[in-house]
Amino acid sequence: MDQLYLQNQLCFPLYALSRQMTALYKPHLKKLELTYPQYLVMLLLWEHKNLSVKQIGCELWLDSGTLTPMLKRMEETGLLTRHRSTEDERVVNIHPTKEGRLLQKKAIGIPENIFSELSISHSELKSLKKELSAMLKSLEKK
Amino acid sequence: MDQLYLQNQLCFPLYALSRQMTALYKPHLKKLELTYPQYLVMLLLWEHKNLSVKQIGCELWLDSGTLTPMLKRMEETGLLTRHRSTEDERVVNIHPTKEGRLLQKKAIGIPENIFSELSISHSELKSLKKELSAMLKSLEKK
DNA sequence: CGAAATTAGATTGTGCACAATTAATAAAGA
DNA sequence: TCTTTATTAATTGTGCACAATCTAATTTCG
Repeated sequence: MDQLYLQNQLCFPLYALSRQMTALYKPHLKKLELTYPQYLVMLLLWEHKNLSVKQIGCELWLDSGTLTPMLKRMEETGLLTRHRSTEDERVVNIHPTKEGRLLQKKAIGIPENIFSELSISHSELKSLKKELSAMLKSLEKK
Repeated sequence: MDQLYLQNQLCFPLYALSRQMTALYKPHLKKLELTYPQYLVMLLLWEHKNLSVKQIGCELWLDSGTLTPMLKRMEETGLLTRHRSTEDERVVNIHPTKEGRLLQKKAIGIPENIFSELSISHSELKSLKKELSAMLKSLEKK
């Protein structure tokens, strides 16, 4: 029965910490008028410049039910464009606009700022990220 | 600029893994007709039998905007009761019903089952939980 | 005591998340 | 070829999450 105590649950600190970390990003992202999931999309678009909805979904582990309305909101605020591919009309390609690309400048300091708010060393952070990434990857196929 | 690559983000694997872990619980919780946040509430009620909304919120790091409608749904499905305290009428006390308490029997195997689906050792799990809990605790004051 | 500050919960509005379904298109195979 | 199967997005509906605001009740303190 011990396993059914909240304090003995594996998953709860993961769930709570994830939300608190998002909350930590919030004041920084508010300056860019981005939510955390939108920030993740912009990270991808700053790096790749052209991705399909499907590709974004694969990277972020999100489906079209989440992405379609989110990308539409981001299109409305002028961060990106959505165009159905002519080669394969099932595909919708996402590009950052100029405004979207320029937003990267404002985002440069964010990771550093977040890190400074955490009472954790760089090496601890790195190993934690590695463990979580490995665990995430192990769930890939299911 | 490297810090702005998705793969170099600390927070992303936390965010993605948290959602995937919730997804892992889903088929198990479906048998009990619970969502993951509802399961967390039931864990608390199995242990304590009488908690205020405030206390549940403190434990789970959730506010009344999330809890009030969730607890109302759980009241409707007969898992718990909501009664305003007579001593302090600002307080709403939550009790599990008999049905709610009996649901614990069905939940007993869940932690074990989840663990068996993870390719991770008991000690790794324990240390990971410890790290995440410590990090969560360090964010407590903000 | 009595006004001001604090606290607990409810409400409203926005934005994810995701299951389930649908529609359109493309690819594969008999 | 033509039918079946798979793929990609969009849509619909439900349930969190949380900011902001509101109401009512309780504490605090001059």
